[in-house]
Amino acid sequence: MQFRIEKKLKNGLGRAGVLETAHGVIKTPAFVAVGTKATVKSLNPEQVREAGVQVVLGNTYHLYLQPGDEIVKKAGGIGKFMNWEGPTMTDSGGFQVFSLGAAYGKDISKITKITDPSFLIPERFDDSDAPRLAKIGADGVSFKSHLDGSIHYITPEKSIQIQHNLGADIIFAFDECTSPTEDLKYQKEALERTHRWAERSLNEHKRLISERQNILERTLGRSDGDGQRKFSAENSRGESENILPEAAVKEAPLAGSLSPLASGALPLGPSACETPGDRTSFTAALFGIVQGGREKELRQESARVISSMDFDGFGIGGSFAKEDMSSAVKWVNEILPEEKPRHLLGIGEPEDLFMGVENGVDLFDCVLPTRLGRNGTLYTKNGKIIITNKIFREDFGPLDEGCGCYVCSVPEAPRYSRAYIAHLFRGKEMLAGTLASIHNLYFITHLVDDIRQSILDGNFSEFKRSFLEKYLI
RNA sequence: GCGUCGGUGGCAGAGUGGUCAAUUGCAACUGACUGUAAAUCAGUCGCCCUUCGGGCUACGUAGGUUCGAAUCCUACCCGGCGCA
Repeated sequence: MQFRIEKKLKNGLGRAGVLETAHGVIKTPAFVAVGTKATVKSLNPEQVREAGVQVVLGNTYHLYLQPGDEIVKKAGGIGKFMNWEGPTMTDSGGFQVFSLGAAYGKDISKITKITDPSFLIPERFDDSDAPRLAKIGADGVSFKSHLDGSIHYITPEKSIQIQHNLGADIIFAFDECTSPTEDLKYQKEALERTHRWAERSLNEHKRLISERQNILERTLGRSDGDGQRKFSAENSRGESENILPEAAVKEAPLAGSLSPLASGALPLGPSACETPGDRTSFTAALFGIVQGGREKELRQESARVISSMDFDGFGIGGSFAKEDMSSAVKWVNEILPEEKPRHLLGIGEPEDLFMGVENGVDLFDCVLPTRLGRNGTLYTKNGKIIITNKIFREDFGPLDEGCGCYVCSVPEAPRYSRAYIAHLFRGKEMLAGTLASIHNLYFITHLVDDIRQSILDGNFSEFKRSFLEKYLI
């Protein structure tokens, strides 16, 4: 993986750049579509690509439980498995420590409005009143499967091992996404834990890479080029568990280095993924995750500690109060090394995207476009609409006037109207969620693309103002 | 015509003397959703008053019994089924 910055904002930390992976180029800032279980819900990869998505993010916890990371590995990695030819990422399962732990069964989410009375009241978590599916143990987290109740202990090492099996281009360190309702003492403990886990994640990542390199070198007798080709030709996949995946043999780039495959390759070109085995951990980049809640000192400390480690990039995690988000991101990005990419985890409302970019974020992922879509809320340039509202029953206009997505603008007149989409939702038709997700994904990915372009064109501020003044009615 | 069963809020369908403006589901209306436990969840859903709460009108229609009726009785109207 290689990252280079093309242009920076004059005021602020924002930048436009290019991130090259073994499976294609990501123009940043970029919006990453969430495909937790190796599928962007309700969409096939062609629809995802057509919506403008450059990267898809899967989830370690979910794929480990189902179908199992070994199966994904056998399939040739998450991209091959799900038929997504572009770059992929996997989250470490750190978010599930929160969503299935402190937040389980409660009205706490990734973003809390500070007006919420329960916010900032430190809760005592006795497990009797709210059973958790995730409990933090001595050196990892015990998960009780939400699928069948089975117990699984995930350590940082385990998370990295799973992620290597899943074979994404960018993977994340195992962290603890803390609840904003935890008190300062807990936040400190959790942060130290996340830092220890970061180091262990990194060590395991390096260990796995060198282990495979050793196997490679032994197998090849330290030869290069030619020998590799021979080896590659002589072995077909699946013969032995110890055999190296083919692309590893072909390329064998080190983590953090640029694969020759990537240079000049189109993001989704047919050559991006030639064989089932060509997706390996050799090309994986590991991102460390900064936590620290809403405390400036903790955020800054975390940024310093995590950036002192040899990560390829960084994630910014945590459950925020909406009001705290921009300052937290800024504190962190002022410290993180400029030359490495930063991913703001789980963030994705339009106003948040502007905020993130302005404060130096290169990558975003968020479930909102697809989840809101499936639940009947659609993005428009004039704000979100709930398509099942009465007023849209006979509205035969497009979801969003002027939108270029498949749903809104099939060549000329024919396209799906608000009335039709509303009808699909009322009828509980599957197509409703699909069309709504296509539209929302297109809206968000293109918004981020437009933000990127505005940086390149030097008119970010104007674009931000003109967009938000319409959007935030 | 006789017999029989039944008529409950937009629909389906509970309730069968007081705790019933009436369980529940659907529909309808509104809202929520930020590294997906989510094609999910929540609220409203007879009318009026300002929330607590109070008032009014309601369980086919009209009477009646009772302190009190959606619930019991009588007549009528309507529907299903059976027999003529």
